Amino acid sequence: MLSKTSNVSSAPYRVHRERQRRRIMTAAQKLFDVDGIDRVTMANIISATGIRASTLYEYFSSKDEIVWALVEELMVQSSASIRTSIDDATGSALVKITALLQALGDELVQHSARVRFMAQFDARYAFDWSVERLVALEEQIFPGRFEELSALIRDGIADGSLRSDLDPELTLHAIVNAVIGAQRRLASLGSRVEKEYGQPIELLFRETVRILLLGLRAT
Amino acid sequence: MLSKTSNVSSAPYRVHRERQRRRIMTAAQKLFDVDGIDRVTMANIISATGIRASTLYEYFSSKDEIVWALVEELMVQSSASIRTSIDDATGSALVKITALLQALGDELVQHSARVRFMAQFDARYAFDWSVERLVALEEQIFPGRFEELSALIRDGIADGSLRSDLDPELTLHAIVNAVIGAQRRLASLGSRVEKEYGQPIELLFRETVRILLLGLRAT
Amino acid sequence: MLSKTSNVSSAPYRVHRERQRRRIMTAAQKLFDVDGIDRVTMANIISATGIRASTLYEYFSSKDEIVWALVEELMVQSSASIRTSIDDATGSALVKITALLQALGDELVQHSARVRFMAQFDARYAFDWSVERLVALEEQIFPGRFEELSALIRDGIADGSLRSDLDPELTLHAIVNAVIGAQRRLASLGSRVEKEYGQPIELLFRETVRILLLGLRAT
Amino acid sequence: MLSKTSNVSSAPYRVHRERQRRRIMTAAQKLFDVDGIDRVTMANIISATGIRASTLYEYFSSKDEIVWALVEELMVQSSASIRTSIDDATGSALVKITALLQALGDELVQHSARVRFMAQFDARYAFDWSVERLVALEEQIFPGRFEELSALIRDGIADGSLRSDLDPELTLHAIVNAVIGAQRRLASLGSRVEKEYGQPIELLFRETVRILLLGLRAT
DNA sequence: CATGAATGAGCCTTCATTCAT
DNA sequence: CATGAATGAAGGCTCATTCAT
Repeated sequence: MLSKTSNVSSAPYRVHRERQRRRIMTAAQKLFDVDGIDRVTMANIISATGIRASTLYEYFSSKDEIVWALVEELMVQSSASIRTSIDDATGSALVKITALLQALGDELVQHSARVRFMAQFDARYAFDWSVERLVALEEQIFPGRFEELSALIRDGIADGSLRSDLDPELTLHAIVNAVIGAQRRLASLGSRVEKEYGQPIELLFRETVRILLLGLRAT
Repeated sequence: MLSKTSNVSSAPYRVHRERQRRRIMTAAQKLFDVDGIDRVTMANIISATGIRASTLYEYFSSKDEIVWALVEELMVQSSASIRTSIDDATGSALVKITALLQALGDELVQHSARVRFMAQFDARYAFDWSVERLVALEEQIFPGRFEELSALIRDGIADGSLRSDLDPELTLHAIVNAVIGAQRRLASLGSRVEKEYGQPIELLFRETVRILLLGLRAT
Repeated sequence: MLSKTSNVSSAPYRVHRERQRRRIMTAAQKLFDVDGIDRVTMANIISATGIRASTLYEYFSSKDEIVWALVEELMVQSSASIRTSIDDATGSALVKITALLQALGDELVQHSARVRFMAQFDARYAFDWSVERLVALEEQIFPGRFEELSALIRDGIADGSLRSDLDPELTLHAIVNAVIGAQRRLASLGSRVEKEYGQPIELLFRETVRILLLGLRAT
Repeated sequence: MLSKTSNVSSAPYRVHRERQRRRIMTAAQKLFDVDGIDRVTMANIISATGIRASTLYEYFSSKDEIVWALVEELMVQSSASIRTSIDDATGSALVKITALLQALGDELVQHSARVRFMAQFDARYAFDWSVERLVALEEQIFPGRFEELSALIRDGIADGSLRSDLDPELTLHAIVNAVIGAQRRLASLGSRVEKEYGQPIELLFRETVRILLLGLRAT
């Protein structure tokens, strides 16, 4: 009927499509953050966006796809700002590692919703077979990140800023895992942890980082 | 008028009841571990136990109640063995803290299902209003645990085994949070993390603990 | 085991049984009045009495049997006091009819729970096949009541207190049906009717009776 | 942004939707009439309509909603025909009141299912909190009905067709309540009452009305 | 006579998703 | 490209009642 065939998708269409996607993702993220991914239904998202169910399926073929789209977006943002922090830090390897861990702290404070979402994602996908998909995504967003961490340790031993008995293939991976674990736990349990520990989560996180750095530093 | 506590009800009944509860809890735990709490349905549990649906509801009034019963049980076990580790450790406060963190490592290795379950529980209940219930449960199982942690830091500063610039109200809470975060993350993501980091999770955990202890220790 | 064989049921046992029945009936009636017969479950009654389910079934073989036992009891009470009112009234047939209708008004005011229960019973059993059972019960409690009503009309025409164009087989039945209908409606809808009509239900009922009596009276 | 009122949705859709609703309501009403609202399950309605469960829920979100839709419909019909009867009656207030009460009799005879349904509704909702909803519905369907009844009494006293000692705020409300009570009782208990009283319900009802009117009329 | 345990038969929804228009 | 309608497949839970002890 229309003169243009559908797959030409001239600019205006593309812009429209992009706007719709955003709308869906924004609405979904808000709901996920409040109620948890598992407790949010497609119906919730649909009524939050005002888009009809069948229309939504033109953009995302399932709830999982919405989740993955958000994961990608948030991982890109996250890795970009961490990237920047590390690159901006000049000096010894210890300085760079400090920048890395502090960037995770900043993220916790300034983008707690993002961290909470990633915590949920981890928990949810611990039971899915999507491992490959996630690994591929990470590799695409942040290629070579593991080698880079190992290199940091090696550099630090070389430049004398780190203890000499650290294992380049192990230590920083261990640290990063712990810091991310701490970060996500604090973000998820948030006020609950604050109530239990009687300390604001930011302080708890900064103290963790301080002790770790003291442990890494050459004596 | 009526002795409401007719729970004198002759031992055999009680024993039977307890056996049934166990059967249900064991079956549920196994399913939760494989598929994740949220993806396990009452129907799954029912067919796994061989008990009829309506019978099961005589024991647990909802899936949540099964979850809570497991949480209680696992927390009791966990706190008992950590308790023992700390009490068995003799020497400076640092020795005790070392024992505490290593106990968490042992738990990760020897009872990874337990840790995985607790990780799921944390994730799930981040969105529920059960905060009070959990806090009450923790207080019942491990009363005064927070004061105890603060005291350990104070003792360590006094006995010269810990750095003198630590904050008794903050440091150990921060450490414990991070270690539990690391522990649960490693347990949940398990093989996935191993694949990514190329290191067995036990080593990653032990290295985390090592660095933290180095950071705490007096120089 | 016990020396006495069961069906001798010596006095103490009988007394006990009777007390238990009462307890059940009282608890059930209270629940029925608050929540409505249909919305009360056996489980509710059981927990309200404190008697175990299986024990309760020793007394009543179903919820319906409890209902019927209450119906019988309330009908006996009701018919007794109406009986008394009529018999106490001396004078013309109109005086006796007046007493009858006023007795129904007194019941509405003084025993509204009883009336509400009967209203529920009517509604519920409009769909059951228990017609015969009810008719038999009524016949047993109040034998010959219909002939008696017809006779009242006849007497009233004879003694000049009633209009002469009334039909002995019809009029009083019609009146009684209407008055019971009004009585039960007022009892069931209670405060709702008061709010709508802006008049207390007692006044509404008394006015109905007044008009009916004016309509019956000889001019 | 989005025209929420996309209910322009082309006539055919609307027509279809309306037909489906009717189908459901008709089937439900038939079942309610035979078995009683409380004994009819969603499953019954579903298999009676031939519509799938999940489809039905697109039209009515619960059994209650079906009931309310029927109530509204029947109240509209009922009030319309009573309205007409009163308006068609010309003459004294007594003539109008006569028309009103006879209209209720006609309804009993010609639409006994409708009356039975309303009787059930009254009984059921005596225990629900829906009072406000019902009052709102009545006010919407028949606004100012109470003032109108009072006015009728006042007019009748003025035009000499009614006794002068009637209370405009009370009498007709009392009469209407009694007549509706009688009407619904006769409709519900139907054949049972006929068997007991040995008279067709129509005659019983007409006699009630006759006596009431005699009681109202000026002497 | 009392009791704890067991249970079959239902019940009312909810949800992600597909399809014809 | 958008939309209304439809739906298969579960899902969680309740209830009256029966038995073995």
